[in-house]
Amino acid sequence: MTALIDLRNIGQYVGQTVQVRGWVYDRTDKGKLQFIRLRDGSGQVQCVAFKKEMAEDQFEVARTLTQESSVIITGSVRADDRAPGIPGGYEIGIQTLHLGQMAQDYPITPKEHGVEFLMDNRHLWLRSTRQWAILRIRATIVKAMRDFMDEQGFLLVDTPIITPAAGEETTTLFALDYFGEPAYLAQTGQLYNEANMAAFGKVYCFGPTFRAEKSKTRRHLIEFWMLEPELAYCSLEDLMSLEEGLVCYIVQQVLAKNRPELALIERDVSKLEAITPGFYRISYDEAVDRLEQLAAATTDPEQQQLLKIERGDDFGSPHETALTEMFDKPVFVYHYPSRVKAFYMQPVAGNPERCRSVDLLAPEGYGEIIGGSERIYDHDVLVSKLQAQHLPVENYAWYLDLRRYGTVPHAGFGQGLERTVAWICGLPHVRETIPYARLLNRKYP
RNA sequence: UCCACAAUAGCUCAAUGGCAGAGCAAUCGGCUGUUAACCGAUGGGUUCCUGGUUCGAGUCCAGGUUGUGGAGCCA
Repeated sequence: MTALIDLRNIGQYVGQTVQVRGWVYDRTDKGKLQFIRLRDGSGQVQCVAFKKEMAEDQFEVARTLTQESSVIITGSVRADDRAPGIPGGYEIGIQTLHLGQMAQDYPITPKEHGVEFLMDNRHLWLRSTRQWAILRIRATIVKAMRDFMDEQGFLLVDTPIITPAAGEETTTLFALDYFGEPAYLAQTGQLYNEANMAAFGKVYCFGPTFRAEKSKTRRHLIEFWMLEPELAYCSLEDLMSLEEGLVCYIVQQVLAKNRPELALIERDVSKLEAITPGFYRISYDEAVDRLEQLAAATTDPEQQQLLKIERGDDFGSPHETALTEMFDKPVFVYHYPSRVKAFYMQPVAGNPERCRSVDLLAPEGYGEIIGGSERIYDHDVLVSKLQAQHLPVENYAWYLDLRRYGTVPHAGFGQGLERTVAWICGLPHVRETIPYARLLNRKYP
């Protein structure tokens, strides 16, 4: 009886005859001996075709197989340290080989390619080992996020993608024609989360969000996925503890499940193993102090210019990078200036210039992966904030209702999935963290 | 939107203002242990577009297009 196997489990079948169905990743031609690197989506294995051991017509197929041709192979599994693969160390001695299709002119070769070419061929690039590994880690991270929230007693409550009004700023919204009425793609589920929080206590939403920002950087996507929890009776300090637990859990899960993938992408796992509880916590004003000290200690005038910051302004990318490089673990920066943050953030008692917000900056220069805050729960304070930002109060009638019927102190945050994946995988750009990146200049394929 | 850089074979890149080139991929041949194999052969070009300077432009100039890196904004 021939077992149909997933290549990731090949170690269980040494000495047995198995069938694998997949695609040719690469082939090395040695004449009467052919090494066929086969992938099946779960792993890769070296299949060896000897002319003498096969039907002549089937060996001829093996001898001429092209990259990404589809094949079904049966053969015997043996352990061999020389054999590459995922996992490595096993190979299949081919007995029969059936061709599905002989692929012609597959564009992605085993050599180097440029970014634009690879992104144009993203639908095929996904088959490459490195991309395969990254997206498997992404899946682990998504599951870890959801498992952690579920285990902490949060309920998944979905928020709408089509919305009637802005969550934050109208300039970054994608507008739709909703049967003749304007509508927008959601930039955040947060306002709905607050309604759901009052119904279920602890909730989260997880889904795609859309921002029409003209941002062209290594950390921005037009369409990105966000985990957004919202908790009743929650302080900023409670929120930081939750975020710390979540991030540690995510990293632990990736380390537990994706060691082979981390090795394939050559991630320094010691940096991930250092992600344990005890994240640093500094206020915005302390962060500004540190940046000023760093700038003063720098002799490079260009670096000094980059690190220059006016107290009360938001951090730029160089500031975040510099801050994260001061710490070997993620760092919380709390109490940002109110004027650089969203209208719904609770002012600090006795210091309305600062708000009860907190960003979590990932180490190694990655910067913000989570942003959160206590929300304003007083009806009149919220109305005055809306008016101060010239937002149409009438659009927020239902949101203001939440402050009229049993309002409570509450808090929540949003964690960017792709930035988290980029950090954990050690990637220089978020475009490889999502199967089909939507960027300022790209919506194909 | 701003700043910098780039665009040459399917891909990655060379080419002092003077014959358009290499490696890989493809095709054909050789090889029983390859790890991005190796060896031999073959085919492959609107040098991003428009205009200009010049005896002569892939190369210099002007404008445009596209891309990459960075800034701003944010998760």
